[in-house]
Amino acid sequence: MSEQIRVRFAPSPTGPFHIGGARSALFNWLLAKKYTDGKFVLRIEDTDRVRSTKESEENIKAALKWLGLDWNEGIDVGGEYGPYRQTERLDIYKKFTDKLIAEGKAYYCYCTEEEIEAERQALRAQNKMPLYGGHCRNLTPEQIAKYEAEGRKPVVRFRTPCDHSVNFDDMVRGKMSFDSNGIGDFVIVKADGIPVYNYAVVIDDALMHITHVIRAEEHLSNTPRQVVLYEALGFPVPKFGHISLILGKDHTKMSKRHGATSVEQYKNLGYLPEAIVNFLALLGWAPQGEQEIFSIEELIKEFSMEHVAKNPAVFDIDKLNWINAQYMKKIPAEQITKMALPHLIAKGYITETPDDAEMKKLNRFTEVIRDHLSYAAQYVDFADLYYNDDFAVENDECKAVLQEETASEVINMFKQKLAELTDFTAENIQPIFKQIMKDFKANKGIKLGGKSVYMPIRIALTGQMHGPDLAGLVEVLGYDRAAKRIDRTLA
RNA sequence: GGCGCGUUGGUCAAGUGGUUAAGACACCGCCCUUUCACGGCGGCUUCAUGGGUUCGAAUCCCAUACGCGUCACCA
Repeated sequence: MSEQIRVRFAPSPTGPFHIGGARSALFNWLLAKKYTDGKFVLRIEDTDRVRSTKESEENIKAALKWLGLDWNEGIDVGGEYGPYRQTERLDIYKKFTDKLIAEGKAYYCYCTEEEIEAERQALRAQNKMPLYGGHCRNLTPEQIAKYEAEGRKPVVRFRTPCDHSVNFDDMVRGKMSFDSNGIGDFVIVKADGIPVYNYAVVIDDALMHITHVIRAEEHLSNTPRQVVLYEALGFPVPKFGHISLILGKDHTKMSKRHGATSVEQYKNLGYLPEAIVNFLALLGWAPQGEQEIFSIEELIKEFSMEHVAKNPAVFDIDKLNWINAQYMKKIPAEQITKMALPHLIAKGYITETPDDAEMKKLNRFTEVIRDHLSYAAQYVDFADLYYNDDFAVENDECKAVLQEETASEVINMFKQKLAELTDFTAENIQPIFKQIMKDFKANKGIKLGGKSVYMPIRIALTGQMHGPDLAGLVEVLGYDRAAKRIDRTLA
């Protein structure tokens, strides 16, 4: 028996790849990467034929790749335990089902869904657990023949052992113990011959030699069912680790109402994959020290299931934004511009095919505002600063600043000194502010504070009290546009 | 309703019988930059409740409350 760690991520391709799924994938991936011979397997659980789509599968794969979570085995890359798509493994499940039935560990059940539902309702009404009553547990050949003659299509149920304590040691939650009487004879193969999740997952994990199953907490209650199947099938039980759910701000499960929930959405908003990974890792796992920003290599080194939290975590977008901003500082302006481009186009700031000159100016503008951005889509909040010369000064505070005694004179001085500049760069523009202060002192004996200089000019140029570095902004605007803006405000 | 899991500040969280109960985000204030931001410094605010056990409990036990998961021919 080798010590090799084999983990897997096994999503259902039934929708956009959720951020919670990304965290499950990440934890598995990190565990595999910690060990030199660890393997991360990607399996697609598409037994729900109605909801599974090829688009979702592609979306999941693209998202995993974007996040940098590569897989050693699985769909597309193959491996010795394939196929890695459950609907392509039907014959495998069939073999085990036949075996279980032959051994009397499973049986055909001819009850209709209506009958089952009625039974459940009745049990629920008595405040009892809605388990299968076992009507078809011991059918005689005659009864079977009768049902077959009626054209009933049977499901296969697992004959769950009674009065059996199901135990397993959860990596996150510790020792778990369940009573098998609370499980009932559950369906393992549907009437159409497709196995249900709880069954297929056991066979696949066993056959693929998965050693550690890290998944979301919602599967914790399923685990006893799976453990009894492992036992019946004679497979070794892997180690389980049930990580808590990710909640929205209102402490309910993350959903559309909470904003972006899919990895793709975050990608499109201009978040960086490294930042998402960093953030997700910190959600439910705590490193030893006080470090917050981790490279992927550091994460691999530091990560440990022992420090995975039991309690659910609220998805804090502010923290994600902060982490993303940290990563944004390290990338070139061109990359930020590129990520912002689709948003600028969508808002009509630029055409679909900006020329080189425009891109160059835009990149310069990016350098001016980049410190204010947490993620690239926020770029549009600053785009007006650059593209909109016809802004209006609406804020009362701004108007008040412009009413100050020295305001218009300061602004005009600024414009004049700008005009005298031969080399229109931020470097040359910056000293002008001090010049103005000096001039005021010399000519009028008025000592101006920085605020009385910068604010009127800022408002004259942007209509706002807050914003990026003024000298840089003026540089990208160029003299003509800056002068035009000043004239408009003063008019 | 049964079963299961959880509960340290607004949020992420460290903590495993004796700590001034870390740190981060957010918020507020100050400093820096004579603007804005970045950055630096500081503040705010926490052991769900009630009982035990113990010299001593956020830490152990039991109840209660609240939240969540699950009880599918979904995964």
